[in-house]
Amino acid sequence: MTIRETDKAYDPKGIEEKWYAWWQELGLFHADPARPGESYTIVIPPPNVTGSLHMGHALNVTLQDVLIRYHLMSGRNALWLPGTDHAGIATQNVVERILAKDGIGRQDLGREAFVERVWKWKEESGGVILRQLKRLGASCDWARERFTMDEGLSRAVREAFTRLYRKGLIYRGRYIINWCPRCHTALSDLEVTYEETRGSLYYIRYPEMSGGVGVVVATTRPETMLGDTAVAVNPKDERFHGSAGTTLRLPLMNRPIPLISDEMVDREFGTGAVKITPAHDPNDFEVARRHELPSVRVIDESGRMTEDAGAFAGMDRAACREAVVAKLTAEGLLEKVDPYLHNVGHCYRCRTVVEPAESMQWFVRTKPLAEPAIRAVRSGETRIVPSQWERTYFDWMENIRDWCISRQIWWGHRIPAYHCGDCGKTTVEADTPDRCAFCGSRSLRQEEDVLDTWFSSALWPFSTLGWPDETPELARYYPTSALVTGFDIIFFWVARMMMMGIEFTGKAPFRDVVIHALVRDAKGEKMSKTRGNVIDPLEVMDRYGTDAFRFTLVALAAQGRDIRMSDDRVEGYRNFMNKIFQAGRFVRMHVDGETPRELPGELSVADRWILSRLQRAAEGIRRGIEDYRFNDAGSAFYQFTWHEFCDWYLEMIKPSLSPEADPAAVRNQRAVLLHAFETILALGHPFIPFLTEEIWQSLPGERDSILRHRYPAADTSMIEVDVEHDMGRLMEVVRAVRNIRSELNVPPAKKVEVRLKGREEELAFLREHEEILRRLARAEKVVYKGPEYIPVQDATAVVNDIEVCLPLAGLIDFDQEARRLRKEIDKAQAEHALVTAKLANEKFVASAPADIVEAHRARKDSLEEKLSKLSRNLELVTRYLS
RNA sequence: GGGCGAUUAGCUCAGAUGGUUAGAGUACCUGCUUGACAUGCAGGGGGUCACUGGUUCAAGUCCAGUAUCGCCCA
Repeated sequence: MTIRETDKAYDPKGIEEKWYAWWQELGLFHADPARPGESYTIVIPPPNVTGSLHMGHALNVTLQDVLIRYHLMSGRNALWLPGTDHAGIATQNVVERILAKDGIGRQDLGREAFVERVWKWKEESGGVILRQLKRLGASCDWARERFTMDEGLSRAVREAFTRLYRKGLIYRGRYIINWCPRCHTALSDLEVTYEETRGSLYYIRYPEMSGGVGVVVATTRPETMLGDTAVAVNPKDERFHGSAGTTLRLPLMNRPIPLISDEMVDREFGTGAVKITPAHDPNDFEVARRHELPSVRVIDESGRMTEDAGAFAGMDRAACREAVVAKLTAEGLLEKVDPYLHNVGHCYRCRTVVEPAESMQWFVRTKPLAEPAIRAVRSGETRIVPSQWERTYFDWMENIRDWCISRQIWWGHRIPAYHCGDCGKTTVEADTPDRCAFCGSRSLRQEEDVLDTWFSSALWPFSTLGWPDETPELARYYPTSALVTGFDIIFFWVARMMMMGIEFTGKAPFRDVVIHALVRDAKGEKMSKTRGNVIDPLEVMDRYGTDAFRFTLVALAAQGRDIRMSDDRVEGYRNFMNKIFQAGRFVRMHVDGETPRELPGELSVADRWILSRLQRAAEGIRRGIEDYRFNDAGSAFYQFTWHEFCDWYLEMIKPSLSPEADPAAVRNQRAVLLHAFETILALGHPFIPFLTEEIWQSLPGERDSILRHRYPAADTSMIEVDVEHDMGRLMEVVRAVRNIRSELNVPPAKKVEVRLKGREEELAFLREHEEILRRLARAEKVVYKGPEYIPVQDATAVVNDIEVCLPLAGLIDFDQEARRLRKEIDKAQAEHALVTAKLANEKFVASAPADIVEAHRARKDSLEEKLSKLSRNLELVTRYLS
């Protein structure tokens, strides 16, 4: 037996590792394409190899694990493919920082040695997060773990690159890209985050070469003026009518530049005249192309001023800004400086201000790839859940811009392009060519740049399954069933996988894309290291157990809403774990190896009731999971397990489990108890795998892992509406008695007599199951009274057509009872007024569906009945008022 | 500037396709060592569903607008 019977409360310590190891030993997570069953596939969003588990991963992984375990138990051939992403810039940064501690720069090592050093780091310290995923219980097929830089995936990258290049979907050229002067690389548009920054708008006068006053331009970046090659105004701007063509003198550099006119200029901005710096601004770059202006690069790759910056050469760009402003002021050319709030792009990896710069880069031509990706979602081949995200997807896809995929770093997939030393042409080959495809020369030099990490991630759903080879895995598990991810990488990742998946396999990579929310702190703020409000999932698991933590995430994972994580919530669900554990102890006390695990032929009314409710719970949970409404599934499980099974059912059946009960009945009762509880455990397994396995294994009988147990499907033939209705009424009567007892301060231990007044046919069910009622209401005896009974000196309540009377002569406080009855009457009257008003409305009666109208009528009748009984009883009580 | 989302009990949130009395959890109040469980049991109080107008027999739910907050894109 695995559970120490002396434990009072559930303590998850120790048991989680044990079961995880066992599951792996049994190979439960290993997917075999040869095995039968409809396939169900999820590829994990590969975390950065440098990463460690945060709340976002925890939520993401928990939801996927729920899906995988549910589908495994449902008989599917389920594969959850794990792995990590080489995170080019981030990983390179990590290793560079380590080297820097010893005063070593990567240039000192050279490319080859540096890359070797990164691999070494990866082997030693990378993938911490994968161990943490195991801690969470992730049922990944670890035998299939992949890494975006491993041999197979690297081959896929080269193959994909080559195919795209040959189709003309990859090209190389000089364009303005975002450059991070700290990471020393180009970035894609997505890798730049804009932050609102307080800056200044500088108004600088550019005099005419001929000595005229010239024009004043406004700029937020005065240092770039050193690279200006024109000033532009809008042709429709009357203020500058006829001035185009004038030659201006670029201050500080004193070189002549033309005043040109171009539609692009925003007349509202600044003075209406803008400086044109083709090498450092994307718009200016376009203008320069149209007007055939030269381009002067004044800021270098490290953010320092180049030789072309004249007197400012060698200065840092920030220092240069100050120097330029000072010099302009001295020359009297700085007209004014206004405070200005604007968005400044920062590198998403290191937060350095990015520098738009013209350079030679590789790009993916995205438009042709985006079109089929849009169609796949429009046609429903891929569904985005919740569907509101479709719009975000479409907006981005429809306005997509070419994707800069080259990076000037060392850690990554080196671009499979080879430049010829003789003819200068570029050969692109997946397998290293030994001669130039154009001139046959052997003088080939491989491209220095590596690819954007997201390029390899974009291939993840099929490269991990063996593409470009036609493997059994690819045939069996692709396209995948669901992709579960956060909205923050819809563009970075989801959109690109859609494009590449369709391009290379002809099929969209996912049936469903499930977008979940962000995990925030208790105050609703985004967790961040700088804010210092990060809650460490590992610490939460240490304190409350993994299951409690997982269940919290599931319970809070409502579609389209962020999750606020707090200890209070986890504690609440920790208590729920303990509740299940205690129920397990109870079950274990009453069942043994002899207890049949099948349902007996004869069922008590309590059994029929709980089994009926159980089918509904199972259906609710199934629907919740299938519709990705995880919180609905979680609360259906919680509600049923705690409030129906534990609170009512277990209390109802205690007598029929006692040694005094008939042995045959006890045997039957045990069987139903065991069956129902096993079903609960199986239903809960996808959410709380450790606890359910722990209890499962502690129950009598030979047991395989609960994960191999069939997921319970609702058996609608066991749903009995009549039994639910009758039991519902019995429970109402119990509540009524408890309410009276509590409100009138009858000591809980005090046994009372309960009188039930009503017509015989209404009382029959209660009479038949009086034992349940007596026990739950703590009644000494139950007496049945006909409609003629007058409850003098009784406390009373009305349940449908039955009056519940507690003869409390000598005990009863009549003032209190009168107050209690008045409260009931007020409530009933308020509702009666509403219902009556509705029924009085002819249009309602005429146009509402018949069943609705009928329900209102019935409600009105029963309220009137209730009111008359309550009023009469109030009258009776009033006689005794002091 | 464009778009998306949110606003429901003290707090955190559920409330497909409009339809009887708007639900949980938590917190709060009262009573209880009930032989599974005080990480518990029983009972209770607490809501002008942000605001204004509209559609409808009927609106928390649909439409329009306003306010506040948050996010994305430019």
